[in-house]
Amino acid sequence: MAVKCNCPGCNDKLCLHKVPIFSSLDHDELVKIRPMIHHREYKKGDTIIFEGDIIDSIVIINEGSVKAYKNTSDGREQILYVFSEGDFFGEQNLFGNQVSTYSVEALEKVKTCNLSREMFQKLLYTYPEISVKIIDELGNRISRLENALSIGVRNVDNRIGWILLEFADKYGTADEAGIIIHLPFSREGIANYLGIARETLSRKFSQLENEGLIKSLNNKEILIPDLGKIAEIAGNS
Amino acid sequence: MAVKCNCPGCNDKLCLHKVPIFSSLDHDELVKIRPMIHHREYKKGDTIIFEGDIIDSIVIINEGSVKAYKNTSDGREQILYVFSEGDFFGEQNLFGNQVSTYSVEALEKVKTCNLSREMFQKLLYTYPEISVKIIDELGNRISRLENALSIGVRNVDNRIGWILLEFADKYGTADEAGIIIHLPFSREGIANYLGIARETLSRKFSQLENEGLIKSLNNKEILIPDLGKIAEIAGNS
DNA sequence: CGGACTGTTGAGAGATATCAATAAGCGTGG
DNA sequence: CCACGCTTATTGATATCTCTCAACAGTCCG
Repeated sequence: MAVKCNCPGCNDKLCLHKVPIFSSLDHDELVKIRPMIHHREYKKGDTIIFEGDIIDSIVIINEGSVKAYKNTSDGREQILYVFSEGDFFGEQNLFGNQVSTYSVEALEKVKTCNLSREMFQKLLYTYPEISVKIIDELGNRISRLENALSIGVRNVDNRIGWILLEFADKYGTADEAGIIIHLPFSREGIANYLGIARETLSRKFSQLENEGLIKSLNNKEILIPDLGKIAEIAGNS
Repeated sequence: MAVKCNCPGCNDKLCLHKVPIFSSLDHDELVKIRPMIHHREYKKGDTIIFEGDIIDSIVIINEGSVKAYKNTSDGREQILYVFSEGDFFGEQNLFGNQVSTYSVEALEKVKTCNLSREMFQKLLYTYPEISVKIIDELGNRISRLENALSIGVRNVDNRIGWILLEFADKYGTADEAGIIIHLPFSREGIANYLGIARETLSRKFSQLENEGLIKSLNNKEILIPDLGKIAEIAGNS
């Protein structure tokens, strides 16, 4: 995903190169935008934004990954997204409501590029292609949420299959024995992503392992011998 | 929501006036866009788009309302949205994937304005403010879906409260006894919206009625004496 | 007025949450 | 490098909730 920049005068701080939404801009344009960007750095466990905070800038992840989550009224932590290099958040808050609808926490060391509300809006008017990219990405997020909603409201098994597919796609590496998923977080995190109890996830995973559909290599890695069978569980059409 | 157009030469077919995403354009610009629009009409029960269909245009609702839903792998119908006058759909399919991720069915007589993929994209480049409006609206939809997901994955009571609030906001009229909601669809429809069994909804509604929190006037109207108490049920923070 | 669809209510089955106990991993400091 | 303690994960037993099946009531429409 990271685009190597070999142009003169461009150091690794020019994170804009990594960001898909700016990919249509040429180097000169990026250089113009550069001074508008503020850089931030966080360590694992830091909270970047609290739900309810006022946000005045869009945040683009330059390095590392974060989780975005809501604290529900029954005391759970519902994870909505895992964002990593090149992803952005805070865009909902650039127009009407300026209050963040979720908290964001660093899952590892994270570097961000922050672009103020005003600057970002100005960019959208100057470079319509940025808007188009954003609309595209928001459309993808919407599709994903719609899927999660329609799958997840009832059937837990489907939802587990679905999340395994998502993880395989984002964090999987091919191996001779199948696909190895490097999980972005612990079992508890996965349970919070799925909105189920930690214990239930444990049971389901044990069951899947007994059936040979997954193999738990360690707490952060899972081997999937046959992705097709997982897709069946997910009820993929 | 409907904007009265009193300019000369503008008949009621100039639906663009009703559409928030075009609200920043002046009359001359709208007139230019007008020839690009194709009009369609549907009657109650008509399916406007089937999940899986190839979509090549964005659809803006000029009159009436529709439901957008997915058929889940376990045979349910999961309703995702109710769109009405001024709302649009099909925008996810204008870039990458051209296949509709949901079906859309008319809940009553519906008139639409259809704008082709190519024309729509051209508009976005010509009028950046349209993109900004769309990003804003997509942000709202995302927030709503995130809410539905975090509320709904587990707690059914919260979800019922939440949907009552949504309905009160969209379809409610103030009355001396409280807020009267004119439901967009049947109990079965509401159950499909919530992703629960029809019978469960019945029971929950009976319970709420016993507690005096709602009053079922008839199958299409509900009275809410105290919205605050419903908000409590929704677990609103 | 009758039929079909929609809504309500009851009883039992199935699934997941919760509580509790045990086991396994992880980091820290000796 | 190992031992200790703390956190995370697994497994078991029970409780709670929602679904499903079934019967009945109500409503809409021809």
